[in-house]
Amino acid sequence: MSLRFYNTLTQQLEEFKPLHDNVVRMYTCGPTVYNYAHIGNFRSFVFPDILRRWLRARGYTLDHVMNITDIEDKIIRDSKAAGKSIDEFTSVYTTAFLEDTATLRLERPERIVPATQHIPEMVEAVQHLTERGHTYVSDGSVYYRISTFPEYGKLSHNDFSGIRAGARVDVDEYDKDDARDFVLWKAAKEGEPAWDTPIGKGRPGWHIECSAMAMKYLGDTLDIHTGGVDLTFPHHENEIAQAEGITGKQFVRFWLHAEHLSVDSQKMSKSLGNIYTLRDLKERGFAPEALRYLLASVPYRKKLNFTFDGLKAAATSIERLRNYKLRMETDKFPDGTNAELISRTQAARAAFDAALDDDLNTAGALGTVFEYIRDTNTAMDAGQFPAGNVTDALEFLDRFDSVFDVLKPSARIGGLSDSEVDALIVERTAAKKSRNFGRSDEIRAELAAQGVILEDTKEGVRWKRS
RNA sequence: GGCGCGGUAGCCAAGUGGUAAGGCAGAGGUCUGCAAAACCUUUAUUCGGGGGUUCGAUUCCCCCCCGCGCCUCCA
Repeated sequence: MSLRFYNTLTQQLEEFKPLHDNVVRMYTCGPTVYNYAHIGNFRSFVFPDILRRWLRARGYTLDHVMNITDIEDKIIRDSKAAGKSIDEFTSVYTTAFLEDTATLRLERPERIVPATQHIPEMVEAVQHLTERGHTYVSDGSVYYRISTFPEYGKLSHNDFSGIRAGARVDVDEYDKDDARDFVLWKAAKEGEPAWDTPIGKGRPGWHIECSAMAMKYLGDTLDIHTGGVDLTFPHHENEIAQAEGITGKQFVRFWLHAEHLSVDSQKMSKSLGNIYTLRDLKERGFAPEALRYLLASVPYRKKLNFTFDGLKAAATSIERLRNYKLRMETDKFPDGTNAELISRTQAARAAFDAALDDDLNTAGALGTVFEYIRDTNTAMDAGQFPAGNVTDALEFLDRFDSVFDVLKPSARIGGLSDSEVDALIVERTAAKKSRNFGRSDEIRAELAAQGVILEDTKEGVRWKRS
């Protein structure tokens, strides 16, 4: 079966192939940097990471752009409150965001582009829209006249014909002709940052930045555009109106939207106090891989309910995977090769690939991995797993980890060096030999306190960092 | 009201017109000085409820109930 994704635009599972060559041109709506990103945000970013990795596994090259929204109402409000310049204010959160994404092992898109460095492109986009009769000016601000774009609503599948000009539009601070119209360029206000441009002094509306930057780097038609479901309307709908209003060509072939994450079955909100950041989870002693695993394990189009029990379960699952790899790397296996096991590995890998090909069914893919692990563990226990099969098994595990990326433990600060650990193990083995179990258990506990777990096996002591 | 998503064991969750993957947790067992790891057995006669189509439906159709999201800023 071929690679296919669910396209919000067509509401169907569609076979995916890039428009040109082997390169996937992809855009992801990035963060607005007015605070630390929370785990819900990261779900929306783990998804394109898994997508990237799988596209690459399928032989494609990526040209992936993600924006940083560093000029916007909340930023202006909060930076003022903090008594900082916009740049001072946003740079803190931009840096934190990039740190967090690295901690979560999210691959860097080929380009990360800040909005404030693309003002000329946005102005130009607005000018093009004006040339094509899609805009009007009100109180010095430029608006998109949606009635000039009949296809408006095609992404969110909303029929807007009911709310037309003349309908009483809310008491908005802006003077719009039609409820659907949105601002492209906001006229400068006292005390707010503004750029002096041919379309007036002001700043860009939120929606124009994505269209302008996406088209600048990726051309008129993108293969994939990702974002959280909440962005479908109005943001992505507006992106389409802007881009297609300018080019007359299809802006995006595949719209992929990540479902939201809730916490204890509730929406994250300040009033509920259930907004967690990556930093919060680390303070509670959770490894970042656990969050990465949890966020990746539920297919991206399914709502994910975050709980600490779920996070613990994710951490335990990772342990199982790591134990398996460790066993594969350290156990002694009988000579020879088991042909049946080779075909078993091939079947597992095919099932793994098929699951991810199917709209990134990560839960299904994980199922194939664990099934395979149980089967081969059983074979090992029975002494029927020969040395000649190890490479094969490890390759499958590598393929898994090239997408999920959770096997390598995150570096710990401090702790014992390998040689210190080895020295204590030697001492403990001697104590055990003389049946001084008091001392040997003491050493095991000491090491455990340092995050080192011992396992006594037939071949001797095996250890790992927790 | 409009649009959309979902309701599968204690929790997370895959899935197909042919009789329920996987993970976590629980219980019992094997192994072990004890652990750990691993394995075995066990945990949904049943997939929100009711109709219908069918030889057969969790999977298709209809109705209903429940939860959630978007329709204003939001990943």
